[in-house]
Amino acid sequence: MNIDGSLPEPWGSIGDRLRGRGLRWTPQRETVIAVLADTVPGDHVTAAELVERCRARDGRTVPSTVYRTLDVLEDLGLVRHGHGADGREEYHVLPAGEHGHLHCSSCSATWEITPRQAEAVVTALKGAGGFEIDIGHVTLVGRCADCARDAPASVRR
Amino acid sequence: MNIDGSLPEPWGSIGDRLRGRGLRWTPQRETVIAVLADTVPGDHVTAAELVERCRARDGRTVPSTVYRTLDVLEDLGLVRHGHGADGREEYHVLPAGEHGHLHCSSCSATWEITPRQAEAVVTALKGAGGFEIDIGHVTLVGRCADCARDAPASVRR
DNA sequence: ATGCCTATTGCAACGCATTGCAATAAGAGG
DNA sequence: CCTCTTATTGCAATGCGTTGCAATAGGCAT
Repeated sequence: MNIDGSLPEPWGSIGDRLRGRGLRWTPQRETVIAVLADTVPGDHVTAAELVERCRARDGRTVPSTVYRTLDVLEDLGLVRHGHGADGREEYHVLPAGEHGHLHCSSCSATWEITPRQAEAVVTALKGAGGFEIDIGHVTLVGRCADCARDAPASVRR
Repeated sequence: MNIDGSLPEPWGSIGDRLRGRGLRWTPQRETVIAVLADTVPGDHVTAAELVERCRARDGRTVPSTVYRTLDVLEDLGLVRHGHGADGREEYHVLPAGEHGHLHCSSCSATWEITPRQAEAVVTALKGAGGFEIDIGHVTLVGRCADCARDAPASVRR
């Protein structure tokens, strides 16, 4: 937050953007925005984690309000939700560019997808039927190069 | 099921396979197997749907037992679980080959991934870092060729 | 400052999925 | 057929996420 107590953009102007759409600026939404403004841009957090952080700022925070606020912010393009390897929700704050994840079901590690990998996958699907994948929406599961080398043919989940 | 009341393979021999591993053949598992044997091989069903079908056969069926049985069957390779576009669990019965799904967030349709698309994605990731994707584990979300043509640049979720 | 319209909230209930634990029952061995 | 080991079950509780509804409260217009 800035020295005068205001939030850095784009968070500071959200009140106006909401009102401009006939929506409202409420204390509950202010709490969610404050939490989001505290996260590293491009970072990702689970929905449950965001609820928890809101409760830390305001003990009266109720989950459904947070989830609904996140929906609204998603419409404004300020966050994007996706699903982790286990299907749970996670939010990308201020998403920029192709941002996604790979999860190795063998060693349980998760990585960011590199621009090169994203490009490769997007192009592959685009070329084979024209599907435009939103690579950030789901975590791609499989085995990393290391694990694949160690146990080439075993069955996994 | 066969005319003598037995189940077609591989379902009929599951009791033996379980016992061979030191596991047990129980009435509850029999119910789950009967339900699975009734589904089209290669088909996919949500976990909740399977629980429901089990309840139809045996009203005393309890969810946790079904989920645990599915875990065991997954170890045997008879089913594979994945996550739909909304993150919910879905099971592929008797999975064969690369089997996955694409979901269009614009028109909400879902398709099977074609062998050609699967091949393209697998190869793309393999080539860009060596990651071996399990393409059946998650439903890939994005926009189908038709929707992409209609609204090329809009923001979606 | 007041009133009105309706977006938003809080609550309660529901659905899906998982987990710990004590009681039950497979099934192998004698 | 009986015993013993322990895999499995059922239950209850927990966590995540969504939804319907009545009450509340933004905020625009007067």
